[in-house]
Amino acid sequence: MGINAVFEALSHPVRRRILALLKNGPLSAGELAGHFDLTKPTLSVHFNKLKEAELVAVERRGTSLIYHLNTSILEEALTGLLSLKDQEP
Amino acid sequence: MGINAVFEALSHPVRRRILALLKNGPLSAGELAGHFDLTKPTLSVHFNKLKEAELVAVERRGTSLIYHLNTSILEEALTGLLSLKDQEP
DNA sequence: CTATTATTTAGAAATTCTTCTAATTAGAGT
DNA sequence: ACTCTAATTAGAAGAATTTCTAAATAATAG
Repeated sequence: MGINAVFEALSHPVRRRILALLKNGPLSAGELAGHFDLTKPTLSVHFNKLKEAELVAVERRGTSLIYHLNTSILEEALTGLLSLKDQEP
Repeated sequence: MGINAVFEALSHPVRRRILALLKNGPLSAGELAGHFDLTKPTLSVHFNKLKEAELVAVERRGTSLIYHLNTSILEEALTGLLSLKDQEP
């Protein structure tokens, strides 16, 4: 958990693209999968890493699972990056 | 190369710590290695990933190799992260 | 309760990552 | 040229990642 999981989750282009898609609003697992040339199980693994990092949250609606972006954790990553650049001890 | 290598490089805690150490000024490979419980060859591999991502630059001084932080690439990563959060297409 | 739809979990193969020890390269000084 | 110091490259072992197919779970509809 923690900032480690966040940066690890951000390290894969597919996962960054998932976050970019969710930026415009929540999407179901199937809708997200439709944007990639990968199988649903593969996407499911990526969803799990984003969930572990708490970069996304899930909500069930009927038979669908809806993924939401968690912007507060993204901001944590931003803060972490800024701290590598700024003049703070 | 590119943003992909940058996020991949940022995904390991040792490499983020190296960047944090370089934030306060350039350091030699040996000085950097002194901050970790890892062998010098292991650190050398981490240096290489940071170099591939262009997050650091190297300069030789005598027998030492001096590593510098490249803040402009860090800013590229920041921009990339911001784009996942902001309302830009 | 069975069938359907949406998605996940399980298991396996290929690849990449992290780390080590041993050997090599590069520069400086004697 | 030889030696010392600084750091890297090479090779290998173990762990983790990415991806797939096949099977399982969960909720809804008839």
